[in-house]
Formats: sequence, C-alpha cells, structure tokens
Amino acid sequence: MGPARISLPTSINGFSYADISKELGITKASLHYHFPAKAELGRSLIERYCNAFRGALLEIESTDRDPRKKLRRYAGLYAEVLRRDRMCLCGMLAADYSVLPRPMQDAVRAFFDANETWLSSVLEEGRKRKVLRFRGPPREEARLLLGALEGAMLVARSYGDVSRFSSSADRLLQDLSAS
Amino acid sequence: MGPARISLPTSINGFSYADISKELGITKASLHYHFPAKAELGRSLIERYCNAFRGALLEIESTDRDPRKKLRRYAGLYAEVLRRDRMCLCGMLAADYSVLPRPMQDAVRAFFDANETWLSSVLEEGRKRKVLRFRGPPREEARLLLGALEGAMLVARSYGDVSRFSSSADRLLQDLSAS
DNA sequence: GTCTATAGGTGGATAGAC
DNA sequence: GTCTATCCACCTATAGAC
Repeated sequence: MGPARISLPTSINGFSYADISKELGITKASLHYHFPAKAELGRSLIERYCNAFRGALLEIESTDRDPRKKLRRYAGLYAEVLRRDRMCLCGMLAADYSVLPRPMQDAVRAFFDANETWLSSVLEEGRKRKVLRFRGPPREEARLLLGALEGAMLVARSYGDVSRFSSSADRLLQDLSAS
Repeated sequence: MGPARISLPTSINGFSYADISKELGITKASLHYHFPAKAELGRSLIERYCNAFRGALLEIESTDRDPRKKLRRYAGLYAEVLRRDRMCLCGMLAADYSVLPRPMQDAVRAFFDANETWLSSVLEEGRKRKVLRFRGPPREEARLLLGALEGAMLVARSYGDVSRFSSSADRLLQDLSAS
C-alpha cells in the first residue's frame, strides 16, 4: 500500500516541522500528531496570524473614531512589523502562492479579504464624514491601499529602511485626506 | 579537510539546480561547472532578468515621448507578466530577502534601484512638461509607484485576477495626471 | 500525547571518468 | 564541458514503543 499522502516539495516558504517543533520544545513527530500534514500546519499558522491581525484592527476600531487616524494606525501596524525587521506573513506566502497547498492559499486570501473589508468600511465612513476623499467604490481604493502597503513593505525591507515604507504610506494617506 | 563552501538552506525560493539543468537539457553536475554555488547561479538569474527588464524600459524610452504614456506602458509590463500567471522575479525573491545569499540580495536591490531611477526620470520629465503632478521629490514618488505596483501584482496573482492589478495601477496613474 | 527511529525524497555540492 | 555516482544535510511523513 502506498502512503496516504504525498509529500510536498521540500520546505514550503521557510517554515518547517523542525523549526516549529524546536520552538515549542517538542519533537517533529509530536507536532505531526496535532497537524498530520504540512497543508494543515500552514493553514493554522496563517489563521493564527490572521486572528492576531483582526484583533489589532478591532483595537483600532474601539479606540479611534477618526477614519484618518484609523488609517494611520493601520499603516503603523505594518511599520511596527518592519521595525522588527520582519515582513507580513501573508505577503511572504503570496510570493509563493502558486506552489502553496490549497488550504494555505485559501487562508492567505482570507487574510487579504479581511484587510480589504476593514479598509473598505473605514474608507466609506471617512467619505461619509467628509474627511476622506477618493474616486470610485471604497473597495477599489481599499485594494489599492492593501497592495501598495504590502509592496512598500516588501521593498523597504530589502533596504532595511523603515522610512522608505513610511514615506510611501504617508503619501498614500495624504492623497486621501480631503483638503 | 572540510568543504570549501557551506551548503545553503535547501531550496532557496523555488528554483534549483535540478529545475534549471533539466530545462537546459544538461545534468546538475554540468550546471555546477558553470555556477559552482547557488549564490552565483541565483545572481546570474536575477541579472538576466534585470537586463531583460532594462531592455523593455529602453524600448519604451525610444518609442514614446509622453511621460504619461511611458508610465502606462511601464504598468503594462507588470500586467503582461500577470497575464501569463507569473510574478516579478525580484518581487518574489524580496519576500525571502533575509535568507538570500549576499550576491542575490545585491542583485535584487540593483533591480529595484534601476526601476526607481527610470521612474524618477520619467516623473521629473513629466513634471517639467506639466503633464504629471505630484508632491515632493520624484524619487519618493518613484518609490511609491514601484512598491505599489509590486504589491498590487503580488495580491492580484493570489486571486488570479489581472483586473485587480490594472484597477490599482490605473488609480495610481490617474492621481498623477495633471488636471 | 510524546518519544525514538526510520523511510523515502529533494536539496546543494563534489569526485573522478571520459 | 559533460557525464555517472555519491555524500551529507534537511525535508515531510509514518511506525510503533511508552
């Protein structure tokens, strides 16, 4: 009898059973008990990350009213990650999207969707309150923001230069401010 | 005696001696004759890609005068890659920047630098001719454009949706048009 | 649930024949 | 220059003892 699952191409995007099990202080085999296959382990990692991010967005929602401030804090989340010399997990995984197992692909998109939805609602609110100005549907502007911030983060990290990110983020938000 | 080189962590970002040698119709060992270590193989790949891209930029320079048109064609290069369901090589590699060998890191940054420089000169020209409008130094706007397009590409490919990229690109260029 | 041990595969890299 | 053969490290995944 053949194996029930086919092994994935080695080391999908830098994290492995060895890495994680060592960090948890257990063995690879034990980790396999909880997450039989890489696809599920990866999906769980992404969902964990996504939930933490959602938490941060809720925090922003509950402490700030001004849509402009919300966007500034949203960009601040990215800058914070960069400052620790790290990169958005989903931005990284998106680079290898085509070779990810389906469950991980779905989780990455769910992260993007969540960001897009949150941004859309903030943009819509800002437009209603006449503090933000942009053309077309909020969803399109949200997609522009999400992509632009992820990309700015990606490039800025290659230069180890947070200000490179902040400069782009500031320009984007400035363009949104109703004068 | 130990080995002269230390092996890199397996499979840096999806391309391998096996992949490339198969495509070339030779063996891995033969490929190692031309590129002893992965760092040099990777650097060569990136430089090849970078040169092809520079060629495309020169082509744009030599056939179009209007800076707005140049930018539209620049964004068109990205869209073309996306249409083939592919992604910018350097955008992909930037995601794993921190674990790339130095020669590959340098080559990735050289690609970004080249793009930034080209965009800067187009933006500056557009401002002089009063067909483009933006705040601050051209270099900063160029960085915003580069990051935003790379990021839009990254996200759009996760959805297999070119229009998602084009929509963001159009918005960016629209904002630059002097009204 | 956690462990040891191992299978089976792929990765980069080298030795040596031709 | 290209080949076969091999090495060692690491990967995902499983079997089976405790």
